[in-house]
Amino acid sequence: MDKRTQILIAAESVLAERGFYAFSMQNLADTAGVAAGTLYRYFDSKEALMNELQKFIREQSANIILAGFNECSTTKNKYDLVWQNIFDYVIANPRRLTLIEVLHCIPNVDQADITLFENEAFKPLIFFYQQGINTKQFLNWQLFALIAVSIDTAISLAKQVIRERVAPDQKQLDQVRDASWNIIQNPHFKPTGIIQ
Amino acid sequence: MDKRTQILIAAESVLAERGFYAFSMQNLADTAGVAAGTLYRYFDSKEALMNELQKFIREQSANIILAGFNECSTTKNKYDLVWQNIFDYVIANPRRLTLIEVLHCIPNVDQADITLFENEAFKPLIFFYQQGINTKQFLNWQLFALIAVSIDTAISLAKQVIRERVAPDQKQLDQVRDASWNIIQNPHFKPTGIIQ
DNA sequence: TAAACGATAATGAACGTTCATTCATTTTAA
DNA sequence: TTAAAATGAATGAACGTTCATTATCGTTTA
Repeated sequence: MDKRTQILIAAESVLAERGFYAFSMQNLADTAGVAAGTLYRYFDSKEALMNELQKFIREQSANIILAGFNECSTTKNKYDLVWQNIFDYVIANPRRLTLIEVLHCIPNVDQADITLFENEAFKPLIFFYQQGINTKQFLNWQLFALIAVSIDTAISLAKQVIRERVAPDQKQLDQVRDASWNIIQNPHFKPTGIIQ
Repeated sequence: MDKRTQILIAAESVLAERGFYAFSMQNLADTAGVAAGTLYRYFDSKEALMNELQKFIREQSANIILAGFNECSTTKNKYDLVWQNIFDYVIANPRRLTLIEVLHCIPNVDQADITLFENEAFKPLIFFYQQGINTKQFLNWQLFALIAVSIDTAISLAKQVIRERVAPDQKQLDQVRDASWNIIQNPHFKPTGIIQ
């Protein structure tokens, strides 16, 4: 593994273990197994490092969440896969969501740049929703409004699980997932006969 | 206003304006209009201050979100009010949600204690959901699973708005809200005739 | 083949700054 | 007059960053 990646991984682990206040470049260097000065060969500053970390995490997240997406045959299969991927991912990486949010709120970071980056990473999912709208299978809402009430429920539910306020079994998970699927369906949709 | 509250309000404003890394006790003291030493009359340490800030914000949030709740006559009215309150609140305080998440992730904080505190603050809302379950008006799901797919959509949507990925008008807002309401309704529910 | 070389990578002590916290002193208010 | 509240300079620790030095390694030279 190249050293840059090694440092980024260490950075996330330090943030997860010690929090945002206790994070220091010296600590990061120790954890990454490099000298403090070495950090500055790969990153201009602490702030720059945080920005790079943000992109790194977002890209990795997108890859994990969309894993297997193109292999799914039907629209519903795709949805089920992504919903479950997101749920599993948030559960498996409980701190990551917060980390993303925090990194997203650091001053002097070009938010638009990050959003652009994220839209690129999640392109297949956005295309999926756009197609659902175009074919009138989904409600004729703005795309991210659809997302907010459907796939985002995987995040909301996972968060509640992490806080130990709910402990759903797989059957309950399927129920929530299907309910979130149904909510965005256009009631007047007539399938064309082609596999949806 | 008592000095303690004055300091907490200043603390949030410093966090919002300068971010988590630039936050310092000296800066807080200046913003609050007190001397640095005064902070330590009201809070044991920086960490303790952050914990208190967390509780302060959560309590205030609950009050705002539940404002007018008891004055609503029907179940749907209550839901609409809270959904809109949450949406408006997130839009009006875009940093606050992140702040809550970050404060929630500071090490050495008793998470269970915070959750307990929050459950107390949001008691009326939790009671509202529990009653919906008991009367079979809502689906027979675990309470926080219901929350994740219904009222949490107000948060999800507001977040998308903040990121400028969607710009809903009131009509669209109503649609989303009603969809999130419908999703948790028990299809076999028979109203008793009493006002719901 | 081995030695010499240059370029790139890595080091960690040192620097100036800023941090959270303390406490002797002063101000406030009853 | 007195106790409580507030002050802000002082403190030592920790911070991000720098840079002279050292190590590494592929290429060239003898």
